Amino acid sequence: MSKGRITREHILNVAFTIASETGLESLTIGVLAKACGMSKSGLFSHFNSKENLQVAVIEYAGECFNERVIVAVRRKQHTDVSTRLQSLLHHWLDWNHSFQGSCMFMDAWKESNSNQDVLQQTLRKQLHTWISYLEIQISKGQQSGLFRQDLVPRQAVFQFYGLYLSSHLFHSIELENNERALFWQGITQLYKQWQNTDTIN
Amino acid sequence: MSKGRITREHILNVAFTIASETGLESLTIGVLAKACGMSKSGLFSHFNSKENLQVAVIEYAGECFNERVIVAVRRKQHTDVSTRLQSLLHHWLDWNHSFQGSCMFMDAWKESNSNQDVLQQTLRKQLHTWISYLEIQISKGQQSGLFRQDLVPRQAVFQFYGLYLSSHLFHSIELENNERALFWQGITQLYKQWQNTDTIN
DNA sequence: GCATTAAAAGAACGGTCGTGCTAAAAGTGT
DNA sequence: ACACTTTTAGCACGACCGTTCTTTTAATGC
Repeated sequence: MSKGRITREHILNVAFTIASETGLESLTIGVLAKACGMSKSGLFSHFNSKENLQVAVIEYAGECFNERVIVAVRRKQHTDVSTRLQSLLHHWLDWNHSFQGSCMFMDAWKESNSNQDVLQQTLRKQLHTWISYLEIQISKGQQSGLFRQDLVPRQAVFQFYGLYLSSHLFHSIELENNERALFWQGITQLYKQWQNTDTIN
Repeated sequence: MSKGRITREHILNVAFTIASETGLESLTIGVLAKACGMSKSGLFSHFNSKENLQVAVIEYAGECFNERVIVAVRRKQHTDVSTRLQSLLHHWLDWNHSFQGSCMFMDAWKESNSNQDVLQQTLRKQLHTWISYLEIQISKGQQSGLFRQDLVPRQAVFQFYGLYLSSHLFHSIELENNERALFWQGITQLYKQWQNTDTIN
């Protein structure tokens, strides 16, 4: 790997850390350059625009998410859908809480203004991917007889995401210090409702 | 009312509109001054700092919220708790969608960085107030026999907020154009679970 | 080891930010 | 109508933003 690629990777790594701690907004080129121990222009030449940098960062974050959540769960080789789904939710929440109670994607989500914004599009794509993945997991749950047949996967993901966002919110406004309990309580209630009642084996 | 107060109110009104459309971030003093047709320094002297302006804006937004949601519902003088709660949720959602699919408070929520930030504190206070209000409504639902006794109000609000945030998210990433349907579907499911099973009158 | 290419630094730019200071222009009470 | 207070404008400041240029330094291929 060329020197350029190495430092580029290093920059993204640092950028990801900074954005995790203080938000994407605060990720200015000057700050990032200082954190990397290099000059503004030296850093800049790797991306040629602020927007490219931002896109690169959230793509980097996407890879991290994939690694820490999806791949991490896959490696566990859970046999049944139920525990795999549970594990997935666990890692999802952990991802959330690795950023002092904030999820980077949710942070970035409403940050960009215009809809034709490249950054916003990239972010949207990431979210779509994740949501689709969750939907598929729900579908598998249906096929395996775990969930009732008339459950709409998207509706289910909608509710999952709601609990996720709520735990995110309740944590950050310091209203609850046991928001995880509320999250799991909510999940339990959802499960109860989604349970397949055809085969009460 | 003195001239000063009048223009101050006008400024806040314009600021609220701008923040609704393009977010609190974009609400810079220069932009706001131009929108109000006055000079930067002239406007500035009303608040003496950016932070004071921001705080004033979200307090103004809080009053709007109160007016459009809480007071608006109270005026309808619903007799039973169930429809009042329903009406409350409706107005809540409408508030949300009055900002091209974004809720100002949720916008502002993660915007400020430090926790001792005055802005963040103000915002937190507003959210606490609203959440408490919702909790009380749930409690009243319990007292009137609508909801089961072992329902924990905070847990219920947690789930309400989840659906609210989800509809917010799903709308803004343009994954769903009928996120309201998903919201109400979620509410219906929650109600089913919370229903009092003691007195099936 | 040297020529070539890639990477980094340096300095400067126009712009906008929030914020003072001072002077002019209104508004206000009598 | 006049003195006084409040409100507004004008101007300048230092700081930081993203970006462009030129020059120096370092890595790379032969």
